Amino acid sequence: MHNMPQPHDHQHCIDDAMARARELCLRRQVKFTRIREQVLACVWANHQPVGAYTILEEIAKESDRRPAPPTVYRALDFLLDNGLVHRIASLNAFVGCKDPSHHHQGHFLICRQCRNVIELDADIINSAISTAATQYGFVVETPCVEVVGCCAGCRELSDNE
Amino acid sequence: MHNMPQPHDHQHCIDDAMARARELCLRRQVKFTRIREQVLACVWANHQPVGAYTILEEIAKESDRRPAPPTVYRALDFLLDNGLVHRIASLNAFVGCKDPSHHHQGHFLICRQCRNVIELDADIINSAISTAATQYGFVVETPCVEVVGCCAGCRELSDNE
DNA sequence: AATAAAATGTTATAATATTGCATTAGCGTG
DNA sequence: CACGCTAATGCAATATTATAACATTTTATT
Repeated sequence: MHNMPQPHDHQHCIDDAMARARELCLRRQVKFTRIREQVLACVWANHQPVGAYTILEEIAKESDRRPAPPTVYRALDFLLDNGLVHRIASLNAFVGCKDPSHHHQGHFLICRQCRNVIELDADIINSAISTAATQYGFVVETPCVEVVGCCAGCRELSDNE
Repeated sequence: MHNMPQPHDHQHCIDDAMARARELCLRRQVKFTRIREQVLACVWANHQPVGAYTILEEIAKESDRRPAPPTVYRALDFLLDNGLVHRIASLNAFVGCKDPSHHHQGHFLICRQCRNVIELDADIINSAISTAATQYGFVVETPCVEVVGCCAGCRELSDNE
């Protein structure tokens, strides 16, 4: 279980993520209901952030029942609360969390080109932020780091042009 | 000219910001029109991020003419392009830029309590991000760092409770 | 004054998100 | 099992943020 992008067996990502979610909900005694499962599956369909209304459409396609926006948002809220997905503020979109077992905000590398997101949780970034913040007497609670750039795969591709 | 919050003469901030803007637009040969000036003044009214529609309302109050949303957004786009304001993605809101003379994305410390924003541009953060990103072959273009926490002033206040 | 470019006005609408209330499902207790 | 409680979902309406498309006005320049 890692941060992916770079060619990989994505079905494995999905299966893993769903299994982890099921297990985690069991352990926490919270309910992994159908809609929550559908939404999570949708988020994990790939490593690109997906918007709430896209999720809604996807579910409408699959299940010939169209959930209303609040239904999707509530499922997303549940998943966010349980650390199963992250929200990318700069994109108004959601990605699966690579490690829901411990709460963390995570840092996100967003490829401008393929739009894939790599999730990190780099101590070096957190401490840099804390250090800088401390100089202003500011105590960090939740850092939000969303970095747009170009991933290895895409640079390789454009190099070969 | 610095990052403020902590009690300070805010009129000075405003005057400075407006003067810098005027001068910078002159130098760049771009127009600092009335609506742009109004929007910038609104953003600088305090150190809290302000939403586009709030700006719209403020201007409606002052000038008994209500600009339409695109008018405000276009002014904001101009100000963003010229580095005179920053957009805080996680809040869908805008703050004045402390140093419009050179382009930079900036890092933001957002106080959960008073909602004031301190703008930094800390090399230590940028290099931490680059270092972490490089490990995944990711090349950073525009880092976006928005940190929620508690500022010095607010901690002092709550300590005295 | 004529013209072109830039800026603004105007209307409509898209995209994202939430509120409030009705209904249903799941679960524990008597 | 029936009851009642709580959590979850359904549903309608609406709030909030943002943009598209096109008309008009302003400005700078000739």
